[in-house]
Amino acid sequence: MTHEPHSTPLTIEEPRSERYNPHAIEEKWQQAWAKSGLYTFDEQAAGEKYYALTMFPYPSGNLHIGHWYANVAPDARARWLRMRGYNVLFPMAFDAFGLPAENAAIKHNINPATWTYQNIAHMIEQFERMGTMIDWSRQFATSDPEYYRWNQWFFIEFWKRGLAYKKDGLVNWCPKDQTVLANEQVVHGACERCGTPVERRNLSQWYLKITDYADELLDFSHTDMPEKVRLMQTNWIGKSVGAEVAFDTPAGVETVFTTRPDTLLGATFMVLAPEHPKVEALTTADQRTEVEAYVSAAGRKTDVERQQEGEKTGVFTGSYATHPVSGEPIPIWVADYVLVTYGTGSIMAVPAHDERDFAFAQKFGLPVREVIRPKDAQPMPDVPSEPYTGEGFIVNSGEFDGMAGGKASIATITAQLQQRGVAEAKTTYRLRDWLFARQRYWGTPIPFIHCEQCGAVPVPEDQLPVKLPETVEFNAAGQSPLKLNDEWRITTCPQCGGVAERDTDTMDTFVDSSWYMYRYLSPHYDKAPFDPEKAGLLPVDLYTGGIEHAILHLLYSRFWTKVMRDMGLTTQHEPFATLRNQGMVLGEDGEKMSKSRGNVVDPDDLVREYGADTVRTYLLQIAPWELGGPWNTQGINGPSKWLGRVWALYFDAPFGPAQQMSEADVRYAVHSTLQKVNQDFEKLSFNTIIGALQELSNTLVKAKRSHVAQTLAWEEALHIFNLMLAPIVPHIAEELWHERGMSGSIHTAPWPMVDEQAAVRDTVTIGVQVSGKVRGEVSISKAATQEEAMQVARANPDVAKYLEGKQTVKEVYVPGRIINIVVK
RNA sequence: GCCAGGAUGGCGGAAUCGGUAGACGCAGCAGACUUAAAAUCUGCCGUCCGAAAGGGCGUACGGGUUCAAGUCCCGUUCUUGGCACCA
Repeated sequence: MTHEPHSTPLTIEEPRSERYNPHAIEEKWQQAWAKSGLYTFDEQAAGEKYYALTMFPYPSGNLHIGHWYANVAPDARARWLRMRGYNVLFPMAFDAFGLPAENAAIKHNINPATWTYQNIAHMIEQFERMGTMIDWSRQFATSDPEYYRWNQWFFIEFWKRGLAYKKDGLVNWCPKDQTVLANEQVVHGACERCGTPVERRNLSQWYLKITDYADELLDFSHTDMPEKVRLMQTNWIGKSVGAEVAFDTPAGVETVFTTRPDTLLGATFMVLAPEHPKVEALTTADQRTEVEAYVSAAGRKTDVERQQEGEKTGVFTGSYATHPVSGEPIPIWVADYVLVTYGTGSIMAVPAHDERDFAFAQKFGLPVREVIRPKDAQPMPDVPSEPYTGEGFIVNSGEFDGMAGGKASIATITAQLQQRGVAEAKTTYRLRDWLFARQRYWGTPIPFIHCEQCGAVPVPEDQLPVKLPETVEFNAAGQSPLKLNDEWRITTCPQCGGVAERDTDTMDTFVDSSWYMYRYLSPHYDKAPFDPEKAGLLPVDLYTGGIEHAILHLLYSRFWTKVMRDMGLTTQHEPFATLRNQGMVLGEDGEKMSKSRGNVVDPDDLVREYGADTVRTYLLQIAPWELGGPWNTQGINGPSKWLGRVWALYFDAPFGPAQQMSEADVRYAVHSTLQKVNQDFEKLSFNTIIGALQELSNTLVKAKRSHVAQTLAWEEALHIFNLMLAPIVPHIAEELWHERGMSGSIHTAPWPMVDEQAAVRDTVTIGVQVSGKVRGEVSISKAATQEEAMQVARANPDVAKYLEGKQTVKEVYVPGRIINIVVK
């Protein structure tokens, strides 16, 4: 492909004398873009659709540097795609429900809605200063009644399908936030939001049946997610294949779950969780005082306290279970190392082959019975010093003796036990159902009405949304204002018309982010969550955000999409075709930015000082985007100075010593850079794009001082460089574009084509090694034969002196890469 | 403890398939311009020996494979993230 001369003048005829001043151009272009609707997405427009989405922010009131980091790179990439002819949807909204609004309401005596919508208005202004191509016409807040009415609609639909249910049970309770929490929101036994240790309470709560989808959520074949995220989700779901084994006890049959049915004969005692329902019935009169004391003490402890205890604790119930194979009696204990929430809440303890059971047996002097022995090993002593958890052969197990233990035999042994009716193959998950209700105000009201006659009755669809009351009062005890608001709470039953009560709980705010990517397709559609006619925009092609959402938000939204698919709302199996995570910008001290550490960098200040284009460039350059790294106050000088040099390249007279450069040199620099920039945008390798563009501008500064500056190659270079700047630094690129006499916006201009011929060089400089050490370099045609290459290499004086008097053992020639002459 | 990732100059980082390690940038040093400073421009900038030319060493550490290793293999140390009594 050859370079076509342009008809319009590409150089600036009357150079501007002033220096690069971002403040003189950025606001001007932002206003012009907004006014012309440059970034308004039109699904009718030409080009293949591309849906690029960045995780939407919570409207805290201030965009911090992390928001910039999360948005600038996807914005640059979306701009690049757009210039390449894609019809790119790049929207933004606000994840507006949540506790901070209530806390602000209590602290500053302001209505949560007022606080939220003020913050949103301010943050949109801040976003605009960033110079993004976000289509603000699609913006919404999840606290808009027209949004959350669909949360309510979904909830009722889920309920109709048996996926939403209310159940009594032990739940996580955060005493500070005064609400229950989902398992996913408890981190190391503490509230994910405020860090307060979580208490356990027995409450009746709404749940969503995410466990129905556990197996499907383990299947990532329809989505491209980073290995790390897949692993975290897989571990979270925690699938364990094993068996349930039935033991007779004085209180009836007790079934335990085990992943090691091959060690069944090694079970020397049974352990129940303190909350297990059979504990009371199994406790003998002798043991009652001790057991009751233990159980109530365990109940008072938080999970954190339980885990912090180094030593195992427990107490004997006084009862014995009958081993289903040996028929021997084994003692039944109660201990808090067994969790009531996992499996059946009881275990068969095999101390010989399990660390935890071993520790327990040792502390309480319980017998240890070896049933797995490594090949050619001596029998385990009666009082072993440690359990054996490795592979081996089954021993002391009657008919099973001699079989290989472990994974190999589990299926066989389970089948045999099943035949005898003592066991059953069983798969257990760590994943729990999603505890969905919250005892808070600023969220989606659960659309149910509780009637003494009819029970829980859904609010009829034509009465949705159930709106939050606008006037609210918060009391100091932190109780939900909905509970205290009789006017709102008391209503009539839709079924019998009698006096009834609204559900005063609101939904977990993770509901909002579970399906918002569908709402962007038709943000004001009022007949369904989204307009089915817009389904062609799905799925999200690239979703980006922080790794901190690897489990919570991503798992919930995957679940939601699968339910939507089963409801017939979408044909997608997954919400996101591709997911990528950016790293985090840290403070200069390498620590997470926080007000208390005093290491916060404020993007508004940076924009005031350097301009948005400089901040954008620096954030892209600072580190590989998926990694992130510490801020460096001096580092931002780099891009600031660079854009000054770019400006001078277009406007200033050449300065400095004259250079020898050919048109081919310049065209090679331009087209090979273009090629690299394309590849790196594809890979999301933004930092190397900046490097490549800076390298090119260095070359162009030199080219300007050579005769090339009078040629068409130079015109082309300035043109392509201008276009390549556009996705990264949209303001200065637009200014240069117009100064160069081009019409329209650069952001709708077509991305340049790579001239493949120009992007490669036939003559390259390659290193010459003698016995693996680089001794010189030669300039040689890529097409040179081995003989030609060797001849040139040997002729090089730096190389020749190492060859003198030596015998050549081997010659290696990799065209365009290396020559290696091995001598002895 | 288990699982996954990482370790390259003073600093952030670059290096398609194993093929001239340190691109690009920051900081630093020297010089030009300036009465001076800032800004800008030019040059130097891994380390050791050397006046230089040049050479030795060098990608956490110890081995190995290969004509050739930052890159592949084995082991070790440190480090980041996730999970953490999940039977």
